Amino acid sequence: MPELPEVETVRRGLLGLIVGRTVSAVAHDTPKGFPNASADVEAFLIDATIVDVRRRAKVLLIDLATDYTLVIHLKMTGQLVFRGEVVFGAGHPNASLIGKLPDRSTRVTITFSDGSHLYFNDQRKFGWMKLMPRLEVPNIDFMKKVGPEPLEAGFTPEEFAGCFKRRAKTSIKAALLDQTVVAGVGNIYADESLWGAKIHPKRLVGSITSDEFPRLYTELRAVMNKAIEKGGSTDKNYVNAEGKRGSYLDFARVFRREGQACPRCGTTIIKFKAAGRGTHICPHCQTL
DNA sequence: CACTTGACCTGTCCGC
DNA sequence: TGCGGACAGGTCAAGT
Repeated sequence: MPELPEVETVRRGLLGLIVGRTVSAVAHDTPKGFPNASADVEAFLIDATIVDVRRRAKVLLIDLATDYTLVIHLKMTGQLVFRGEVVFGAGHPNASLIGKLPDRSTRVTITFSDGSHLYFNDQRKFGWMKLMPRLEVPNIDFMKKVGPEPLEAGFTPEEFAGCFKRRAKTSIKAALLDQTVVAGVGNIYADESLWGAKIHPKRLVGSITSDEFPRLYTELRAVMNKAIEKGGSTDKNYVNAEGKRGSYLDFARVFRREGQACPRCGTTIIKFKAAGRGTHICPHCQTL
């Protein structure tokens, strides 16, 4: 479930793996994986050299020297995996860790002039890839509406609290998941940060106190930074640009830990539905 | 406009 | 063992 830390991990990996490489071929399955697919996709990609890999919220932006940008959203099960010339065969010790590509979830294959590949895999086909002029990227509806980057250096607790003003009557969890409030928060880090700040996910935004917002700000940033440090969270599908899993869930306090003891007070963690999502809390630390 | 729900997909797991 | 149904969750469209 790529959220901000997972997408950032992929971005950092790709930066070192694909910048400077030149596209020599591109293959894609259906317009779903490549919504603006046409003859132009090949025409604009082939011979283009990759110059940068950026991220905004959960969206990856691969900049080409041609002033075009590949805009990619991994949604829930998307992967962007680079393969150099070395491919581990079935008998290799790393074969099970790294899996052979392409596989049946591969939707787009980009081949570089040196024979390496970038695979866009997506089991559930919710993700997408688009090619557009770089100058048009900020005009995408999502880009116009999306909230501030929570990990940006100049982002203050006061600004964080201000982001929620519009959403006084909804639950704090729904507001956290709303990309127009703050960018990049998904289900895992919403649950983890609310536990850290000792806030019940169903509390209404309007009831969150001026002491609680800074706590949530601090917890959210700490949780996301730790997740980036651990290479993200792998539940089932997520892998980084080298095809490797992230380990944050080994350090998660409540997410997917229902039935286990709260690491703070020992109370049994419970799971229920909030904001339409599976939600994990410590019923002692987080109350309504 | 604010807010909630359903749709988009497919693989996995659970109960019968 | 097979099979139906619930579930997983990011975002958008459609609904209240």
